[in-house]
Amino acid sequence: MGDDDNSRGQGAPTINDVAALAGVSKKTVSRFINKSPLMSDATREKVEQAIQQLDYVPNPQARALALRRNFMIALLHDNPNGQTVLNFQKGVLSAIKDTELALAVRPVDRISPGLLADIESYLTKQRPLGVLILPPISERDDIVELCKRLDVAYIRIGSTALDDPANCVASNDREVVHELISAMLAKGLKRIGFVRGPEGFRSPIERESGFRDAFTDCGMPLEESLIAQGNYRFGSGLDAGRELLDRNDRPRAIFASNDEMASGVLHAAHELGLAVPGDLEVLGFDDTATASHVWPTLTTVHWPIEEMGRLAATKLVSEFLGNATHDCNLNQVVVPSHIVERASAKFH
Amino acid sequence: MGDDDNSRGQGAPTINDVAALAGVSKKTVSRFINKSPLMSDATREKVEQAIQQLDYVPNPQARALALRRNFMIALLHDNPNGQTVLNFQKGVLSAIKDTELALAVRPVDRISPGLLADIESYLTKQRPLGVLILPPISERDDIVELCKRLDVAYIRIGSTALDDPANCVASNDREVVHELISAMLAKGLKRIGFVRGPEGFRSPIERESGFRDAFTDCGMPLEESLIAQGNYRFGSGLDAGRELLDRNDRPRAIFASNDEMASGVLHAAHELGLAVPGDLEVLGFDDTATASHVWPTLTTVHWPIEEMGRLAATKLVSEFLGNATHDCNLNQVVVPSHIVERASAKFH
DNA sequence: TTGTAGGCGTTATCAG
DNA sequence: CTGATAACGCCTACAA
Repeated sequence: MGDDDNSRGQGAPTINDVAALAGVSKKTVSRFINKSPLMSDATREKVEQAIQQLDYVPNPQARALALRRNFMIALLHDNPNGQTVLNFQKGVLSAIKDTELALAVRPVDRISPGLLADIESYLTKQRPLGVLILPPISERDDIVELCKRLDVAYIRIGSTALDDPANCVASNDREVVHELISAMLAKGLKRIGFVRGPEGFRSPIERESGFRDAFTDCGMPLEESLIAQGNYRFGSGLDAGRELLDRNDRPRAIFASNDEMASGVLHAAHELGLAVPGDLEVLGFDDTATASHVWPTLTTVHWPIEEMGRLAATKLVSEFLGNATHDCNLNQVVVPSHIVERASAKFH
Repeated sequence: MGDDDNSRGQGAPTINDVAALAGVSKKTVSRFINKSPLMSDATREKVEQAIQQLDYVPNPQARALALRRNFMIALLHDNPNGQTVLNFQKGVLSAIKDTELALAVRPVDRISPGLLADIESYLTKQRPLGVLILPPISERDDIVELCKRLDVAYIRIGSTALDDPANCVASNDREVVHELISAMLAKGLKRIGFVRGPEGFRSPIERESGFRDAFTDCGMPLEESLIAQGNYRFGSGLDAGRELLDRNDRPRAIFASNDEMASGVLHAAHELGLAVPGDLEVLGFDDTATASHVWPTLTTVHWPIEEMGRLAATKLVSEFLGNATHDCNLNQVVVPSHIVERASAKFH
């Protein structure tokens, strides 16, 4: 009665139980678990049956000890934009769903002098299978060197390829901004304001380059006075918007290099009683939840951060994934962005 | 040359190295690690010195195997609102910062028939120290029963106390909504619209109760026709807003039971050319990032989800936290919300 | 108060 | 191809 366990009244079956039932040694079962090619089909069959019969699952803790590696992947980030992190997580989780893998989140402090020590401590203690590094810290070579030294696999995420194809995933910010601005230029708008992202990072540079290239390639002059500095936060977008709009020769369109700043620009427009898109068209970048919640809804670039998460995780732990891996090309680096036309700006 | 390691050229020092250096047995070192009281101060001292000298840190994987418990806490959720999850994570991480603990994220599918099996598989494989359960699945008793059966500690998060004080953290949605609506009523507004949350969950019920109680306690009649059904998503708020506002006797204020729906109501108002707060005042709940990005900025209730995360994590793993624990009362259950007055509605 | 022997469940070594 | 035997690093039981 109540003896619903197999063989022993104990907890889950171990490798020993499987070995006993299959009539082989532990090591042989271990070989099966680790997909060793050095096995006869006959024994492979026996072991497989025993495993199924016992409903055996290898104990991750024990494997972790023996392999000196935990069955988890860590997400390293220092990202002020929560939505981004969250969407990335979604992608990662969708990739490792149905596996024994766990996802751990590790925010770090980019400013702290103890950054490297903190990461080292985390990696040596948790010993993840690998780490996924989000921008902006994905740009730091010292962190990557640390991973190499500690023998922890890594994937760097960025707005441009930051490493060799096996170790990075990138979006094509520059190209898609080029496309976006070119469309506005083609429509006849000549004076387009721009709100820059923070200095010292890659994505703002890429997005700005796309902006500038569009003008160059269209043979249009670019007014430097229509470029305002921002820091990716709402407040900076608001300030930039006020600065660019509170003048007689205000631009007819403003591209902010992320949605949060674009929302700020929208606020500035509303304050000044400007109709969007009638008096002013506003463009953003990221396509976070905010983009479809603001008024008017934001025409923006969909930054495929979730897809990037999925690809990055797949690259990092492809050996743990089943056939799911075959759905995607492990050599792929760039996940293309695309433009989402909503109410705040039109291309026709 | 290059021999910058202590004692052995190997990797990190183990319990054996410490024991050897301190001149005691492994077990004695183990006792020190586990804060056993059965030690003389003299040996305690010796061991501590050896540990410091070697810069020894116990191997979490080995402990996990021996203790059958991983040094991580898992966040279980099925929450459509990303911001909430993210802010909760922040709180948890701030609590376990500077510890050896990791945070793992585990989204589940509330609808799936395999929900329980999925959670069971996750918990038995990962063996976290404990789980933090976010609403709405925190309301499910079967999940909690599962945790008990698997001997996994848990904390349930909710809009009201869902368990005994040691196992839950709650907000006071009902009270704060009561306060919010009472303030509007006191101001002279009599007809206030309401957008409900999805049926079958606790937080929508609490928020609706607060809404109704405010009318009752002020002796005001409540028009049922001013109550619209929503599902916590933007689109449902938009629909509800259109429904409530596209009539001659439209309400002068609308309270949506979360910010996302309130943004939808704002859109409906804009569509109809209504000035907010001139023609219509709008109130939300949550105080997510959206609330301060929409136009006009949303007067809302700050749902202290981050603080709840911090408290929940502290309760769950108080023994691993240093003096940080003393900063907060482990018996606390309710983390009070508070009203944030912004532009979309005024109380004066 | 401390130490010894054995176990946690898996993988690595190396001989057969 | 397969299997004893010894790690992996820590903890529990029991003995001293």
